[in-house]
Amino acid sequence: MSTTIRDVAKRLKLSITTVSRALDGYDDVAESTRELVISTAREMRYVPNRAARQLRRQRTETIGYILPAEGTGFTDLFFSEFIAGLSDEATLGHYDLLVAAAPPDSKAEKELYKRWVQGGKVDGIIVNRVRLSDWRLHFLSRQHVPHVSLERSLSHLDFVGVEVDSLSGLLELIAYLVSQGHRRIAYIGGGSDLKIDHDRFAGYQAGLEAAAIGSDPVLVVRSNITSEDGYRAARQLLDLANRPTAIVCINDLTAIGAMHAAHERGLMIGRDVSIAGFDGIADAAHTEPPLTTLEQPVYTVARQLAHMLLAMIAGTPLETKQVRIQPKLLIRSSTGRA
Amino acid sequence: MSTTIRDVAKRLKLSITTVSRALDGYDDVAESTRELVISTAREMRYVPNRAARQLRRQRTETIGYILPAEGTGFTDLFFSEFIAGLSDEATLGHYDLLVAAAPPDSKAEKELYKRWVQGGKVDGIIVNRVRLSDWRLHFLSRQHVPHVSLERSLSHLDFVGVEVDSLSGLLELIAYLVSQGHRRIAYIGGGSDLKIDHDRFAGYQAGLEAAAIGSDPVLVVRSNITSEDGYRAARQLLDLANRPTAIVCINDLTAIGAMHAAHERGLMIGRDVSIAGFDGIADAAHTEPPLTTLEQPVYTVARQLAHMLLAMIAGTPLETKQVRIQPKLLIRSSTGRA
DNA sequence: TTGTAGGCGTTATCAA
DNA sequence: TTGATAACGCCTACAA
Repeated sequence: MSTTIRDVAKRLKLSITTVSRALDGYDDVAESTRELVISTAREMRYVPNRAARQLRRQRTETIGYILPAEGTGFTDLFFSEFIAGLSDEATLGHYDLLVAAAPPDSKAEKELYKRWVQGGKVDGIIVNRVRLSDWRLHFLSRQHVPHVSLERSLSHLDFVGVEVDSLSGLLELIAYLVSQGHRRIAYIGGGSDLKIDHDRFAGYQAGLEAAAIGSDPVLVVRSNITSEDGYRAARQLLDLANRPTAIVCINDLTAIGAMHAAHERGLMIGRDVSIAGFDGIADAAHTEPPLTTLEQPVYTVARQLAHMLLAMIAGTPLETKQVRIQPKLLIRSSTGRA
Repeated sequence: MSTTIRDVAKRLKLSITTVSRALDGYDDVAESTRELVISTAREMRYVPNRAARQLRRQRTETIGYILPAEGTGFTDLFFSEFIAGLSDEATLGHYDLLVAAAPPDSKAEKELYKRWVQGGKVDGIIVNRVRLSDWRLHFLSRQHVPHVSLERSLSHLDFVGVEVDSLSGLLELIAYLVSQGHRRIAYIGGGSDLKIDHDRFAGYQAGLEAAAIGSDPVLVVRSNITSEDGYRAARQLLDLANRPTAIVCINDLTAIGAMHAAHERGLMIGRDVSIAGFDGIADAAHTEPPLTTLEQPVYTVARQLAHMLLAMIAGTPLETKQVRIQPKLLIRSSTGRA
């Protein structure tokens, strides 16, 4: 092992108490000894042992995040941005971030939550891809584990976190498409138990309704949230006898797949068919043509979430428990007149 | 806190010793007591406290990975897949994965390594985006911290990990482009201190040499490894009086940006200009046109790395310390005849 | 202003 | 086969 507080104390002929308090910035330590302690500690490369400190303080200084992923082929710029944000904010607060991957609602997911929470491996947890009825949130509430979530579930009352207003975002997007003359607008979504699907689909429907367009179930396709699935769903839509003139996708990844399908059919995107996404990942600016999307500031949101979580853990009262963010409609050339 | 081993022992009127050993599967415990202990523990929802176990065992059951990223906009699909692989393998071995983000070669990066290693926060570390002369590897060696890396640095002798043969991959790619009649081939790279840049650039040069094509420094551009930078670099290349007919990019992300620049110039990719990437991320199959790339099995590599690391930590001798992987050339329509 | 001592929850040594 | 007991390294109430 490395140097312990004992080694430092011994070297200085001080008690470990004094060393500990000098380092932790208590004010009942003589300025001269403090300086001596600090410089010696640095010189000896002393770093407190985390396990010991955790055991004593009953705090882990670690927060956890579980990626909703299964095996290979799972990639989304959203998540790497999200993790970067969480981790940066955690580091700022001298916290660490524990990450794992588990398929949504799987046994593995349950096991992880149990291990982390009951084993005291984390002080708090960040949840995203919330489901309409989400046992994770109830579990965390019941166990009194601090947690924040991106999106709220319907049944979860004491929600703390960030909510992106998908509904009004989609409302705006649909209104824009309608203004461009579109009447046959399709929707490619994810599992209908997902909160984001629920909200975005509701926005889609509300948008159609506002424009007095009847909804056609044939134009709604649901699958997993990957570019591969977007590709397949779009093929299906574009093969319809009466095919849509616009396709709205649950996120950018799906939209990228959908664009591929349109290209394959020889359609000119933005003229023959309009396609839009959601997220505003970096790639979306560089697709051909650049993708119209509803941008949400993923990195900032992640930092905000981590910040709120750390405050909860520290017991600091939060200014705002529920932050609401409006996605920003970025109109690029993947959408145009019908 | 949750139930402790004490609670279980008290309930059963056994000593904590017996409970501990029954649960850990020692064979000097009566079969009947073991069963009793296990069932009671489960019933009481007992999960061992990690901090205590760590302190006693001097092992954290945690491995660490630090993302080479700075703030927003610096992420890559590569990473989410990589993290998923690491985490899956870790979970399999009852390990957890600690993740942080830090700009390469920054003070923050050093701080993190120090905290994790000296504070005993992790048992081992996975390193990627290796630099030619990489203090991280030396630091870890010197501190006797088990570690594996994707790519090896030039100066690091006791390398354990996975190496993707970028050089021969690029050699193959260039040969293919040459066979298509290309003579003016450009290279968009990353920082020249990066091992992957070093290897891929060497492969690029060797490829040119093999075809007896003189290298033109104007055709080599280096920047950060993002789609935004790829976009900018490609603009610069395409504005040359004597512009390249093919552009080889250090990775897919960069290539996606480069394609955007080509589209913007009204060039038909695959005919007017050929573009190729490296990585084989999911999106690359769905670009317009689909991207020719050198595919490496990121998820599998990540699992392999984690597996090797866990073996090192456990002290199990490794069958192979250095795995070499050939990237696979996927020829798609973003490249064609000159 | 500094030091003594007890305990956080486990595991491991040794004795019964 | 089981049980006392001593660490692991740190923090902190209390005493000096």
